[in-house]
Amino acid sequence: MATSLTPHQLAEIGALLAEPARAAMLLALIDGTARPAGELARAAGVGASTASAHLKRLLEGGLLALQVQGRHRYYRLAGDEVAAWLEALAPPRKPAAVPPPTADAALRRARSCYRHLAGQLGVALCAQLLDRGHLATTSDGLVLHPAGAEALVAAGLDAASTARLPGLRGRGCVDWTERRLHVGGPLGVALTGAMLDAGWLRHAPQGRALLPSAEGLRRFGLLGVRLPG
Amino acid sequence: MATSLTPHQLAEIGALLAEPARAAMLLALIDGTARPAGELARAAGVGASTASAHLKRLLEGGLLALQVQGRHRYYRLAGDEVAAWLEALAPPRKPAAVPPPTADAALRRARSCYRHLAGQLGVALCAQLLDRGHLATTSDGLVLHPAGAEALVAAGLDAASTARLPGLRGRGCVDWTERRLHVGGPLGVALTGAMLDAGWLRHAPQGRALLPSAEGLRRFGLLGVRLPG
DNA sequence: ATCAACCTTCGCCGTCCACCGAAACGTTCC
DNA sequence: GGAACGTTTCGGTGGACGGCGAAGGTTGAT
Repeated sequence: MATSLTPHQLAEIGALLAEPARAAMLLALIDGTARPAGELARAAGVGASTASAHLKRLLEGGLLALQVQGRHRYYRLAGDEVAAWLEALAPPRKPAAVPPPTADAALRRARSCYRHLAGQLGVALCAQLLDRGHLATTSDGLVLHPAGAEALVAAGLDAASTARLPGLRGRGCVDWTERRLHVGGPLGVALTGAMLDAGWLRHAPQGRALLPSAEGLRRFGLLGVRLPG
Repeated sequence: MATSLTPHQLAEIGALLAEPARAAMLLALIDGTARPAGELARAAGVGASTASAHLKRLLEGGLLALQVQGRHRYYRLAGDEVAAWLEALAPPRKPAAVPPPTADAALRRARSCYRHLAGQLGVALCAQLLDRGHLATTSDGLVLHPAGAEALVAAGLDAASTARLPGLRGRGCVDWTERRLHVGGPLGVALTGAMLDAGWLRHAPQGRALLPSAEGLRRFGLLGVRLPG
């Protein structure tokens, strides 16, 4: 596959790591989070303009991936390969000590975001679906495999509405509090709707929080989805 | 143990990799060989003075180790950790395509070097003893464990003379043809002497070649030592 | 003792690049 | 529509460093 690395290619990777500011940014992202440019600038201890230049280089070097969302630009490691490199060089790593946005606990746990599920629950669901191969990232966005739909039905979602999910397009959406991906787009909206219909979740009387029912939490557990803590 | 790597430390490693000339040198050493400065300069495509400066930086950065031998200065990777880093970044690597010194086949296979065994056989023996934990590298040089002496006796060496080996100091000696370590110093001399006495090896009528007997090759095989090819 | 081989140190030049502040651009909120 | 915010682009300055050739030191050969 990848032919033996040339000295030039190895040097290019080295050069990207060679600046403390860039190294700090990469280490801040090693836990798989996606973070906006300003936050990475603070983590690296440099000005915004300097950070922007570094991020551009890391992006063009293929070490980072960019996701534009409103006026934020979220950066994350480009792939598992990159994460593996960094972990080989910097093995022991405590999970990110920074949950910067202060928010209501219920809101952090689960909320709606453009009518789809976000927060810890949404992030955990997305990660679990990806992990089991039920969800795939294509050039066209996120796609749910039929096997994934079957698993959802087995966990208790309505069969008829769930059957339509594999035809819908999902959009990876960076979570405001968790800095990780969850499922948005038409797929995310429909999936969340099915969960509301099944009574796994209900809207809080006011605000954007979504309240999982005890039964809902059990159903999520069947899918391997657990809330932290 | 090693506390989580700081951005500065990661950047330092990156900076050492960041120059194509240094990267080429490291890649040339990834197979575990030790090579003189001039050869590395040619491999990197730079002048001798430039190469010297690069090697100095790699040495001070802890990525390389130096072994002075006569008018040659042999550089090799500082440890398994460094090799692991490089392999993580540059996975597929063909074994070094360069056996530069042209020499008689018998001489390459086994010869005496300051009265100890060198050549492919000496290198293979040293590697095997290290691999099995029979030989240890201490700050004082190479030391044979009693268990190693027992293994040698089991393979057929004289018990009385072998028993004295763990008290002798060995010196790592870079092989002229193989560019790898073999056992020199008093330990190497005594070990080779025991093998000559046991008839595993005999001196060629002229020249420095050592000729292993058929029985000797079988005995080496008992120790896990095989010749390539 | 002299010479050649190997390697390092020194001095010089040119290039690359990290950093910041100011300004421009795009998005969101009021 | 305008203000506030997040981010990138531009311009300028200073330091770090890679490259080479020449000189110097050490080792081994004649």
